[in-house]
Amino acid sequence: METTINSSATHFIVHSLTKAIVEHQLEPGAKLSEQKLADQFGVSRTLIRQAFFQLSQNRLIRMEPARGAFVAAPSVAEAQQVFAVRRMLEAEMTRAFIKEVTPTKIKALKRHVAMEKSAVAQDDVPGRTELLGDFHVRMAELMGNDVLAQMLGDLISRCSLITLMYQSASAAEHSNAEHDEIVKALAAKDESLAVRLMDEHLQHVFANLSFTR
Amino acid sequence: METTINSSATHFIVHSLTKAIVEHQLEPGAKLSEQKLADQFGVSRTLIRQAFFQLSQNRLIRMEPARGAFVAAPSVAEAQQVFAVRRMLEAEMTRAFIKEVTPTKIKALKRHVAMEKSAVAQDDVPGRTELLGDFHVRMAELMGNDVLAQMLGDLISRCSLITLMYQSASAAEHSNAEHDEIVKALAAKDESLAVRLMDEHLQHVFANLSFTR
DNA sequence: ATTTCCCAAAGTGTATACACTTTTTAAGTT
DNA sequence: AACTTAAAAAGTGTATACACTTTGGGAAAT
Repeated sequence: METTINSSATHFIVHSLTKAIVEHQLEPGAKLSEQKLADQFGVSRTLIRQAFFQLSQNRLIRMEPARGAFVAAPSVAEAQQVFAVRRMLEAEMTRAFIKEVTPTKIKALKRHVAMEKSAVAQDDVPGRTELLGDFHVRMAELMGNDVLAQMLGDLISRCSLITLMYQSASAAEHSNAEHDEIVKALAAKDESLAVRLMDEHLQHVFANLSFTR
Repeated sequence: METTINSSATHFIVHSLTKAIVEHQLEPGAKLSEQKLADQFGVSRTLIRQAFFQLSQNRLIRMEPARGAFVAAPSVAEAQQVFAVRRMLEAEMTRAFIKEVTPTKIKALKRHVAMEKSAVAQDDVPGRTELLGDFHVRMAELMGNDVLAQMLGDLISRCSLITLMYQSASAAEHSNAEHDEIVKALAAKDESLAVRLMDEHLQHVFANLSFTR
């Protein structure tokens, strides 16, 4: 999911913290102490700070001057905006995908949907969330547009916190089923159907998040 | 254009370097020495490195492990991908904009186009490039979708290097005229026209970049 | 008991120091 | 002259040190 390779030590820390945040081992709003994490990872504050800067650009943490870093707690409004952008982007992506669809690409997507299904069946919460998000990135990758893939990846990671926190098991199952239908529409080259399904899918995902806390 | 506020010292450095890169005072591919820049800005390498990390995430520079930072030299293929994504995103953005257009928003866009015109007339190359890009960001902002605005800002800054390097004065003038037409279509709430104009506009911008060197 | 003020503890922001890698230079060999 | 090789110079990667800011707690005043 990451694109820029710094030293792999920093990368490892970013990855670990991302996992911890996204798996909800660190609560939204929680303060992240530089020294504590430095000790925990066995490195100096320098590397922790580098990781913080990256995470803050991914919107997974928020940095306040002279006060420190806090796990992000994305607002409902922000989630709404992210999904609005995704709907815009992915409607057009679906159209473009159909224009250059091949059996190989359909197969790849089907394999992916199968993996999702097994993760959902096993109730593997972080796994299923990642796979359900990656479906959309995979589409972009299959189109050969790395910029698009990265952009979608950013958007998805940006709201993954929300998705993970607020998505129920049944909603995950529903998502998986919808992916399946989308792939079928893509295979049939039915543009208007595929676009409609994708748009409805994204609306469903957002609608099924339960923001009550 | 930036979103995350670190210490303002770092922010200042990021801004200065961005300007220098985008204004072509630093050639694509040029090596950026940490110590030299540190001396130049009167700070330690620490802050320069922080700025580098941010710039590398914006794709304005490229960092190679143990070798240093280099001004990015985006390929034609990358430019193509960036513009493909922009066409997807902005087609839908235009549709959404029309659905909630108001006289106030039209006025704001008209003012912006007027500013572009004066920058183009004065042959202010960096100024005109910034304003021509910002037109699209302004649309997103007027829709009240910060996420969209930021995303577009990223995309535009990502290819601003290219735009600046390869855009001729006549192309800039052309862009400005197209913005004017787009605003008129928006004011008339003519969705299909506005969308078509926007799409053609982006195609023109890309087509008019001269990649011959 | 509540508020205000001040000081100590903790924590962030930046600079510096040191280790290790890459690049350059120059001498030595063929 | 061209090619190796070695050592020094330059540069990056990480840790540590120090300055400054925020935070928390307790004493003094009301």
